[in-house]
Amino acid sequence: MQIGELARSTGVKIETIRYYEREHLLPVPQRTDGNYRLYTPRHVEQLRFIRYCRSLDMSLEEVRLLIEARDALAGSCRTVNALLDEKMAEVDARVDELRQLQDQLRQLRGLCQQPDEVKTCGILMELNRSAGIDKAQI
Amino acid sequence: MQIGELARSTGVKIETIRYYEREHLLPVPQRTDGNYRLYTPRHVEQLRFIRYCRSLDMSLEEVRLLIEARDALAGSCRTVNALLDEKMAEVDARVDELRQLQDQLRQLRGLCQQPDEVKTCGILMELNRSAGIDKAQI
DNA sequence: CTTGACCATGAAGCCACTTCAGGCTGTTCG
DNA sequence: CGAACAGCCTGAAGTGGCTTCATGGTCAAG
Ligand SMILES: [Zn+2]
Ligand SMILES: [Zn+2]
Ligand SMILES: [Zn+2]
Ligand SMILES: [Zn+2]
Repeated sequence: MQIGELARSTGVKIETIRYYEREHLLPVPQRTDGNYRLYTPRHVEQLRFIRYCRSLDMSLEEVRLLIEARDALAGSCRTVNALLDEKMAEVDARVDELRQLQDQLRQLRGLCQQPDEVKTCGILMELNRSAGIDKAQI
Repeated sequence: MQIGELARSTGVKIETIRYYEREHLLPVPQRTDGNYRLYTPRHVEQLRFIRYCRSLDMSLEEVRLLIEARDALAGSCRTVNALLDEKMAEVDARVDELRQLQDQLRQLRGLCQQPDEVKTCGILMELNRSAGIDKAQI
């Protein structure tokens, strides 16, 4: 199968596929006489694996580690567990951050109920205040 | 005050300050005879404003809009409200995404309680399964 | 034999910075 | 006066994970 079909059957853009190849995440495919890339079902699987890991917010570097672990013939999966634990901690932390952000944004938004003049807008006044700007001194 | 002191008093890296200048977010400062940048309290305020907006997850483009609105002598603050509403929607959506991610990660992590051999690791098996790879066919 | 779909490459763009290389400025100490 | 050292300057390139662009080759249908 050539690159267009691989792209269609996985929902991954052609350019992204070529990018993964450059990054050594996808095995180098064979070529036709006309220099077209030729993919096998193995490539489809590998590409799906990558995208599933990406959907779990793994970086490409982490995907590389997971592929390595997956293809290892022996050894412990401790690194895989550690990777997931770290990722979970990261996500938890990010959720906390975003929830604080939600509060801040809601509060700020509440300072201007209906669109008014910029000079008296509670939002802009608060933005300036939070930045430590006293209107009088400008 | 020169750039090092501005950096110290705002907690913003020197390179970032120069970057903001290149991006027209900070007014061009005067220079000494030795070509050193010379900042005023006005710059401190503007920089703090930018960083506060950034802490609210605004993009630099959005910060530019907010600065423009703030410095406008007249006009309605409707664009400011719209900007905040959009940002809140974005954050809400992202939180939902991350919560689903948390569930997925927790579930995946549960498949391997203690570090074992990679060949029998529930996590790696599930990663392959989710990517549609049947071990038998490899 | 031309049209049009498909594919190729390398370079550049995106965001918000950070890092690096190589060189000037300005103060202080001997 | 000279050397050491902190501080500043510029322009270019790197980061991640792609996307977009410019330009040109390949191949089947009509
Ligand atoms: Zn390599
Ligand atoms: Zn308002
Ligand atoms: Zn400009
Ligand atoms: Zn395991």
